[in-house]
Amino acid sequence: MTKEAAGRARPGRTPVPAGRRARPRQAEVARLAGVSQATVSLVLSGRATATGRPISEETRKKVLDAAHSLGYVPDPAASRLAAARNNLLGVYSFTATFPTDVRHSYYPFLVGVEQEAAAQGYDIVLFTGSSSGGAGAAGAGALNRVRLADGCLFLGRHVPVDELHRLVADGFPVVHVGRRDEVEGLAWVGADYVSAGREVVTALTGLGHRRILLVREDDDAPASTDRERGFLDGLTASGLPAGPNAVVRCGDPRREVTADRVRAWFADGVTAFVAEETDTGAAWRALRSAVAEAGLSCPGQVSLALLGSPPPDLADGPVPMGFDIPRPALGAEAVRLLASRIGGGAVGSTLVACTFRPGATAGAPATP
Amino acid sequence: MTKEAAGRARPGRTPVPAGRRARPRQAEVARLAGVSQATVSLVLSGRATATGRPISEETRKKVLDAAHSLGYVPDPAASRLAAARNNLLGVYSFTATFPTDVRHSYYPFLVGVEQEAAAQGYDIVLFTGSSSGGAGAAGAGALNRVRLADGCLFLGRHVPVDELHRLVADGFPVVHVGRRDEVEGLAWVGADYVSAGREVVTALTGLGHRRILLVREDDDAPASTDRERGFLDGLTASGLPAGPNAVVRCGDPRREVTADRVRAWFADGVTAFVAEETDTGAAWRALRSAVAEAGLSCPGQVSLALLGSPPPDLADGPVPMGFDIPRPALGAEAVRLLASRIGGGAVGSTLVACTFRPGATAGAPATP
DNA sequence: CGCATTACCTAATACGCATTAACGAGCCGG
DNA sequence: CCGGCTCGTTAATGCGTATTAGGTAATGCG
Repeated sequence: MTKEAAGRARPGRTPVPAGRRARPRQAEVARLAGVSQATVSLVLSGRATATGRPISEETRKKVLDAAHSLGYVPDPAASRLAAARNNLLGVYSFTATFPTDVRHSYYPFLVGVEQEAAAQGYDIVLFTGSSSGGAGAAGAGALNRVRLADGCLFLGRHVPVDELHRLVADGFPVVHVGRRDEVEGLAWVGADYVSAGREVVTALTGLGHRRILLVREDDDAPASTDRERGFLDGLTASGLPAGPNAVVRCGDPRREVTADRVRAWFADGVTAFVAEETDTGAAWRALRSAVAEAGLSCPGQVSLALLGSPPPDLADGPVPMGFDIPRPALGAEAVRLLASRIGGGAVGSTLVACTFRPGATAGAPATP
Repeated sequence: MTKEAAGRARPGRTPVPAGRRARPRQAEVARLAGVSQATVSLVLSGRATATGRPISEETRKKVLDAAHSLGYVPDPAASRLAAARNNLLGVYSFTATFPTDVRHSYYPFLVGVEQEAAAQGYDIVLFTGSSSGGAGAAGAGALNRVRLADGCLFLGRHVPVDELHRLVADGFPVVHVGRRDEVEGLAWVGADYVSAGREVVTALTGLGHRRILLVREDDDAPASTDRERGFLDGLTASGLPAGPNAVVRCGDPRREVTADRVRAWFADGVTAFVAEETDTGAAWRALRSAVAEAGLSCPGQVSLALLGSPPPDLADGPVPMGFDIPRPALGAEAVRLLASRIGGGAVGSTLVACTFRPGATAGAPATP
């Protein structure tokens, strides 16, 4: 089964494109230096000494001189092929990574991702759910495209679980940004919404509030569930009832959280409202404008808090009490975890703490 | 000299890393489909029919099914090494692509780049200039990593000209976003500041202004030079003198454009001021506050215009007359040009038109 | 002086994909 | 019924670099 037939056929492409080669290869450096290609590789990669394979100073110098005089630059394709590693780290988001409309993109995560990836020696490949690029087709196997990278980060609230599971099951290194437990074996880094939510509620009860309402959207993403969980924990911890009527869940906050309803809640004794942060910020927007429209002053009559950060277009308003999600840190942590997985590390998931933000929308409740 | 020694030594790395491979190869697809690796390549690359080497419909289907069920994706490094495309499009920026300081971000360009790249079937690889990792080390060979992709876009004011030139000279497809003439053979896409500047001036003279002053910074970037050129063209086209005293060039606008000077210019008959846009927006800031401080109303007494877009932190002020740089369009155009170069197209550079913005800072001059 | 070390290098792979010469199988025409 | 087709597929390369088993002097040791 060995190459006894060698020398018979000579396929492949033309050996040399007529004129002088554009780029020198290690083989040419080797010829000029009077050594073998392997030696050139050893010298240039610096691996020689590292692996206990000594190279004489004289040879090293000859090789370096030759390489320099020929202007040798390594071909990254060949390096990566030989090393069986592309040093490519995928980032998959289910919407365009750079959206035109919603400024609320994944940008803050990417700040951390880019930085940490660079630090770890990876370049980033951007995959978006919308794009049909690459060799893979769209639709069913859309996620498969990411396999060209050494590993991949996933961003987004709504993920095709089956496909993701398939990747994980195949042993492809994957890390999800955001908690996600329903996919078995999936590593993730998430923000600790439970603790952060609890802290916000505790701050409000500390101010004296006894009736607090959470306005959330009708979405079962873990991020929403955790926030509610933290909210309820906070109530319980403060000795308040954490019943279902402490939470308003609405499909369309704009329509369901009206000035009238806010007025009614206020009349009923509610002195503080808490909204969850989502992609669109719908809950917070609705709450904010309903309170204003109802003619209630904040924080004079009612206190408001936001479980997250306000959407950028509302940045000029008063800073809401709430917490900040350390998105760049999350992104960086995700990269670290992914790099570890690529290197064969275990599947540890991580929770990152959020930082409490006192803000200017909460005060002691009015005492009529 | 043939391989008669084969079978003796068996170096290379371990054939299979214990468990099942994460990434399927063509060979595995072939095994599953019951054909040879070559057939898989022929089918998947679509080159079969093109090269007059027909594949039966049955075989094609078997192969596609197998590839799909394995989640096969071609290895970009291997494709590239084998002198083929990998549908990766590099984006290299000389600073972080996602800076914490949003002001200098390339975000608006990337919106267009991402969209057009997706439309053309490319995935995007982000090569971060600051990265010291990857195959290439920092400094000398930093740009070399981009050779893994089919072509690369470059963004940034400060470019290592030598390295870039090397890429261009080697025939690697490169497009620079922003005009850049000092690198020979480099293709670029830029904004047409000359026409846009002329249009702004024409709008002002159309309103009746006869004495217009350009405030620019002391910087010889093409973007600045072109704006001045357009400004002067506009004056000439309106039959006004385009002498050097129509332009104020200052190293530190904050200090050189004062309320006193503005008052003096106004007394001298200047009814309209034009500032250039730069990274910092220094000229515009200085002009804006000097006019306000001088107690001159705008657009009542003096008209203002900005050759570009206002810095984000001034976004809430009145919209200045001027023009908008179509950054997403520029990004998209750059991708189109790059795709064409990858396909063997010529090195055409392109100017993209800016859109005039009437704004609210310009009106007819007062007639005392 | 003979054998074990050491110090340096080279030969011979493999990496995954694209390409092409060659081969086997049907199909005609003579 | 056989040479010459066409059609479909495979075997055997090459791309440029990394890796590792071996080989060969030079040196050490008893």
